Amino acid sequence: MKREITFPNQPESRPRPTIRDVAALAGVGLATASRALRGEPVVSEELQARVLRAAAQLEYLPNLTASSLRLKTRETHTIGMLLQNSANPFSSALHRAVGDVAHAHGYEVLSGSVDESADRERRLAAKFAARRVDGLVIVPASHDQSYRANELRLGMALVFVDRPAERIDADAILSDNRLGSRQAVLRLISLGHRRIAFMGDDLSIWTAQERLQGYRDALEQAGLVFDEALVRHDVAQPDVAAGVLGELLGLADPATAVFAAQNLITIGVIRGLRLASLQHTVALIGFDDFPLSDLVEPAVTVVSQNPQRIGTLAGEVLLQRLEGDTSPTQRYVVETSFIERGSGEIRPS
Amino acid sequence: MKREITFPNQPESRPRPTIRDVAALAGVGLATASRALRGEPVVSEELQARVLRAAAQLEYLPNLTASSLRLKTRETHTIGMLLQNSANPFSSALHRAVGDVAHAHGYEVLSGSVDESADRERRLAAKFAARRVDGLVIVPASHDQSYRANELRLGMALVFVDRPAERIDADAILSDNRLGSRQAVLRLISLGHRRIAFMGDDLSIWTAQERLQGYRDALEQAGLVFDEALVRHDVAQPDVAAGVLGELLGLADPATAVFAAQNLITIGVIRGLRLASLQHTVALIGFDDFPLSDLVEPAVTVVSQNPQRIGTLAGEVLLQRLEGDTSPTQRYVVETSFIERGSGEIRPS
DNA sequence: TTGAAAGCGCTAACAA
DNA sequence: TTGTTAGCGCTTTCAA
Repeated sequence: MKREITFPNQPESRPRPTIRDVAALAGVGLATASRALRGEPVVSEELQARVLRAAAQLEYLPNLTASSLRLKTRETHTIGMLLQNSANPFSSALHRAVGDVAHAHGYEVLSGSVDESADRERRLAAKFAARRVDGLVIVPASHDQSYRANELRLGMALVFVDRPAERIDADAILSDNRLGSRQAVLRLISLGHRRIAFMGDDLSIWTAQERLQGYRDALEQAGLVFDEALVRHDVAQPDVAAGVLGELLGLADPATAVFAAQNLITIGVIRGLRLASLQHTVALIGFDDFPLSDLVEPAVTVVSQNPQRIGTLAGEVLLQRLEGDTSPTQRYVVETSFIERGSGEIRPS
Repeated sequence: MKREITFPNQPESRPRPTIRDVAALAGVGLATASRALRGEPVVSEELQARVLRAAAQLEYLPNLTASSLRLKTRETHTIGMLLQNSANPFSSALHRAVGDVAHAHGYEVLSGSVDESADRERRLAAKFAARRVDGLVIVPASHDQSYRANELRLGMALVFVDRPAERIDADAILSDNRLGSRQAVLRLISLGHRRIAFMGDDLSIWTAQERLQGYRDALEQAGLVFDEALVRHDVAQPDVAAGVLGELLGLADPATAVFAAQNLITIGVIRGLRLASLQHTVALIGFDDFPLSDLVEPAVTVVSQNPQRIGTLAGEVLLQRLEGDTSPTQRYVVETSFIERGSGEIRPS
């Protein structure tokens, strides 16, 4: 490996050049330098050139914190993003998409993980507000965001993602959890399944409720009875899912199919079915796709969400609000798609 | 769904309360309010209480951009993070780990994706510098970071991750790419393989070079000749990998094992082997683990990196620098681990 | 221990 | 078109 070290690491004490230094070197007034640097059309070509040359020579970098402080609108061109867990693929796709939209509009994005804790959510939102972010994209963990009402009233735009705002009026971008789930369960029913297990996330999470509702919708539509014994919540820990699966398959009248209402649960179920060598016997449909779902045996049938689309939409809606759109808030619903790969097409034995 | 809308979306024109308002309401001077809010020990208990009460009553939120502007050190308590692609699991694990360390120390993190473009890297770095981030964690795409020498000299701390700094002196946190690769290939050799293909990323990427070097080390150590025909670069597009795999298996003296030097390549190879029904015939070891690698058939043997550890270390090193550590820069090497799952233990037929 | 005043780097109002 | 001046919200002298 090359080892040519060209620049020393020692911090130099020379202060950064300011716009005053640029103005002085260019031999113009402070305001002219500012206008020239921002490309305001009023300033003459000659002075503009002189200012830019001086700035380049000094390696001048404008101080955006100072600028935003003085700006009429006081905007920072920064947005905040509150994620549940930035290491999870759904979140990171969201983050990437929002970031791309933001950068394209000259905004930067601060982000943090909240891990389903309403308390961390509130604290992080306050920190972002203290940094005067112009807007917030938030996957809410709490069930009452009215604590943020004050920030909202004071001009911080809010867009909710994946889960709706509660007790506050704001835009939201959501998947069609209920419809996607209903369709998946109807598919299982059409194959002859009558004992379909539902394994879901903690019911305090809005999407978990919606997906359960979709499951119930399907049963009702097909005239099947809802059996509590087939329904289990809060099994998103991979090891928990496998254990619970065992119980569901061990019932007197056991499940012949499983609807796993979250991707970590789906993965837990796959592991459990493998262990029992039942992966070709028990049908499985998962909500939310995941990488390599097509490479396991059998490949996994899923209701696929579109985090990329959701994130892009969230970014666009937020930026429209920041650019002054004051139309009534809206709820955008992004369709899911049903991807048949094999595990969901197994008939009851 | 509940629809109780409690707070209107209309932005209110009332300006945010400032520290002056707090001081006035508490009946103290501006400086006293500032000291009280920051918990400086000099201020009397009574005044402190009065100030805090006033702040609470006004729902006062300090303006951190204004504060950092005036601060002696001018620090923003913000760090920037330059990732290649924040939607990739390695990057997002890194991001999460750095974020956790930063938050624990009262810092926020700005981040952006650079997609292996040196130009985007330079532009984003400049934007972060303009926001006066205190430090930067960077997965470099470029091969010359001396353009940032000026920022560095002016006090912005830099920590490189996954790939070393070039033409500039800075801390770096790296995986032991070379050793991990050597061990993997030696393992294949020990099973009797003599024709081992190397499929790697673009050679302009430092890690790709290192992993190739590890492959060569292993051959040399075992006294095998290096055959150019078995080595292919820049196959990180999933569909490309499958095609290239076909060529390698179609040689007059074909490969009996594949070392896939990046996780997207590994996945492409798995797809290709599947298609040709050779997944139980041709051995495969991948560099970098990925979710569900244990659930495909056969389960995939990998050299596993530790992005969580790397990210945590990067955050800690950066924060130490920010807290004044001026010791010589260092290169930290994080061990890889070898995880045997089946695909790498196939003997040549 | 407190407060008045200066000033961080910038943009906006005002004057020339 | 340009320059001078005020002041964004805060922290830090400096003097009381």
